[in-house]
Amino acid sequence: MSQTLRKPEIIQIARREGKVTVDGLAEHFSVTPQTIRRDLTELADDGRLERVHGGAVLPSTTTNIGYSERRELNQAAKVDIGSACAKFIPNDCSVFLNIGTTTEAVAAELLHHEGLLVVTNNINIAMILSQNHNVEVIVTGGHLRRSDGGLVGDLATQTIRQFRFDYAVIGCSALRHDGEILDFDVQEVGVSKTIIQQSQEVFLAADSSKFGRKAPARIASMADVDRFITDRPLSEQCRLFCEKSGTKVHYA
Amino acid sequence: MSQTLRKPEIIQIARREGKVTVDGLAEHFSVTPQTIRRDLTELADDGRLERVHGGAVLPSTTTNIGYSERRELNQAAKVDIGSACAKFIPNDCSVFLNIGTTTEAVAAELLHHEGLLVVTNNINIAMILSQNHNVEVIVTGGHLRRSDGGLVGDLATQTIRQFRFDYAVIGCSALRHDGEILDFDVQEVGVSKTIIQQSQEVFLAADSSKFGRKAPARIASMADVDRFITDRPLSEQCRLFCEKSGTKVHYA
DNA sequence: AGAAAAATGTTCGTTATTGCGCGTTTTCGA
DNA sequence: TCGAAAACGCGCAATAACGAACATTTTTCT
Repeated sequence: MSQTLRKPEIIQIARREGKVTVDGLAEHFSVTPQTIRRDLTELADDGRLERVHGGAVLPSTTTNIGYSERRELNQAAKVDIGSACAKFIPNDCSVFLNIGTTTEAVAAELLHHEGLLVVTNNINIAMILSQNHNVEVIVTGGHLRRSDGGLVGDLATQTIRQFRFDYAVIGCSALRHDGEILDFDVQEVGVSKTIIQQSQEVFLAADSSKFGRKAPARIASMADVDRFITDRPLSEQCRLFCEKSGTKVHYA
Repeated sequence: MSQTLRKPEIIQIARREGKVTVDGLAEHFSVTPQTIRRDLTELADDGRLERVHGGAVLPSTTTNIGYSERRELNQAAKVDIGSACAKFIPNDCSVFLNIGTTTEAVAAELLHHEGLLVVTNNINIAMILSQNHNVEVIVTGGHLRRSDGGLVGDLATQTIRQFRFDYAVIGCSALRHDGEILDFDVQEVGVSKTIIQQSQEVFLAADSSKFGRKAPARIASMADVDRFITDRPLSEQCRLFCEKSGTKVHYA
């Protein structure tokens, strides 16, 4: 199969807009409509798009749009955070990665570590890490949450209790200025709490879009976290809280 | 700057932008395009990027080539078997699907059932069924087997023991003429045995390519199976064995 | 410091991609 | 239902990108 630089971006636009037009893409990429037609034909042959007269649309079987959009949100920051976070994780140790697009970025950066035992309750992370043959991947059981590929519920916590981790990387939905770490899903909170109990060293990975947001369920306090990796300076109040509780803050 | 420093940065840029261009990188690092081409070629050889004319893109997240090839093997038969098998499964019941390309075909056919509780130790099946909002999907824990996305080992059997299934669909690697059901992986055999114990009604889904093949580990005998769904007539010996033990045989 | 090894730059023949022209198919309105 | 206009696909030529071989520079090891 031939690839071009344009194809990934075409898919991305299709995901965002729901459809693409030949003329629109031709103008966007500054190429002739013929070239776009060729691209679309090949993408359709690969089953990544569905061809229609004048353009193309997403195939009907395509997965959750909301999630893939969210994944692209603040992507640059997530890559940087993932990269910084991975630097704190040595080879030959056990690591837990939980749900979240930021933790997925961490997983991508762990692709070239060696001798890791990674446990995760995120199917996407399992898929990403299955490409690294030097990492053993264990998936927790649990109810599959469609929105983000997470495995939650009692089965997940049950599995986690059977392990002790050298490092845990957790994400969150929101982060209050007083140092409280919050999530939207009560079930996921149970998982996160268990992880913190079972881990030697806990990293919180969250980009700045989480600052000052609101979410209903409390995971933990910043005081329970050993390192916090983010992309932008946090509020004065939060910074002081971290300092007082001994949480190290790192900017990617 | 030496090559060792350039490569990680190329990856990082690729992750952030989704793509890189030869000219863009050449300018960024102040080296000739030829040098960048060498870098990209090596990164592509390592599987860290995918080379395209004019640059490179992130590798497509599609799984394992060997696996997807195997999946296409005898695909028509598998779809037929999957479809036939799904007809025996009513709405509103609990079902287990285990590892195997044939069971994946069954999963695809279950996309329009309603009120199902599906438990699986196959990540691919979880992904397939996550498209059906009328099905609750539970994934067992376990060691991730890269070759086929299966979850195996003690964690998997542990999870399975916590459920009772109305129906179980199992696959196999080989099927002897004397009615013995075999698999290549000893760990998976443990899972399959547990499934049979916990299920009211057991379906074996296997296409004719499995007939008379050899595999090292014994899962069960055909007598332990309630229905066997396949695509072609089986050997006289096997047919008689099924008849005697009350196993119904269906041809898709 | 000097030699070997690795990395980079340069040149050139080969290959892949793009754009254009043109006949065919599809869409849409009367 | 029919016809015009847009969209489509195919073949061909121009062009940009590619990779191999060799020269040159930088790094590394003794």
